[in-house]
Amino acid sequence: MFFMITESSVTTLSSVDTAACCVPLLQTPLDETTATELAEILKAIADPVRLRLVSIIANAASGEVCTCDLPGLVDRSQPTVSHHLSLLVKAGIVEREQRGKWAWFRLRPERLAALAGVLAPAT
Amino acid sequence: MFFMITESSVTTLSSVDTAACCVPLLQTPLDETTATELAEILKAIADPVRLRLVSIIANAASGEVCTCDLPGLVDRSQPTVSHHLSLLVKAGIVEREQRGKWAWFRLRPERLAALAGVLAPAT
DNA sequence: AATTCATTTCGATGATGGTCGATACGTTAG
DNA sequence: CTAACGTATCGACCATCATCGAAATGAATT
Repeated sequence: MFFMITESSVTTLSSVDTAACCVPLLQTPLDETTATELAEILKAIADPVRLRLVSIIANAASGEVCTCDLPGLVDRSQPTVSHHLSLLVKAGIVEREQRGKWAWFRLRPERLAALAGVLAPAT
Repeated sequence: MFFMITESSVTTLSSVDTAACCVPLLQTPLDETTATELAEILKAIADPVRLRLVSIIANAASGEVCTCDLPGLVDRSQPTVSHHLSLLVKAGIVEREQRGKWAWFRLRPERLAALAGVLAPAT
């Protein structure tokens, strides 16, 4: 049940992975559908709460964070945090793992790197 | 009148420029205000129309594009395009230059690179 | 200065999104 | 099996946003 990948996340993934290697934003005018796909992923991190969640997960000493701690850390209700986390998972930015009673979240740095690659050619 | 920089763009700029060098997203847990500033800039490109506008401007042979051509290229009304362009300018992603009767837009690649640097350390 | 044309601003509308309380689901412990 | 607890879903509400037509602003030409 680990590393569960949903249908939607796969489709969104592809456009970014392609992007990562070819930097389409600066190389080719995007068509509407490609732009919509890319925008959807960008929207996933274009939110204060989700940015903080990502940064909290990224900075966790163990590399992963238990959901149970997050509502307190970002000062939002449990349903709200759950909602944001599911968006991040759907966008492929974080990974969810059910371990016993708790859910743990890990970052997918390669996905963030891919997104960065879309915005600017390798620095 | 070239390179006009508004108050808001300066404040938003600072957070990203700092970000570009220090990669705070992966180094420090973001506080709410920093996250909000960063999210605002990300939201500026997290839209299909604005992504296409950026990519069109980036791919212009001359490096700049006249507003007059854009409504047709992205299939939106002229006021809508104007709205999106002003958001991009406010976020510091593109630059506006009034030349005679027309307005011309140029990309600010260093700003996109800064954003990319926030998402992932130098690749 | 008056006209013309490009662009922004205004006002309105429909859609999307963040938020939370309540509830349902699923897993573990007893 | 059942109780207890962590997490996701549901329903609702309010805020934000994309969009466009209409009107206002601004620049250049005559």
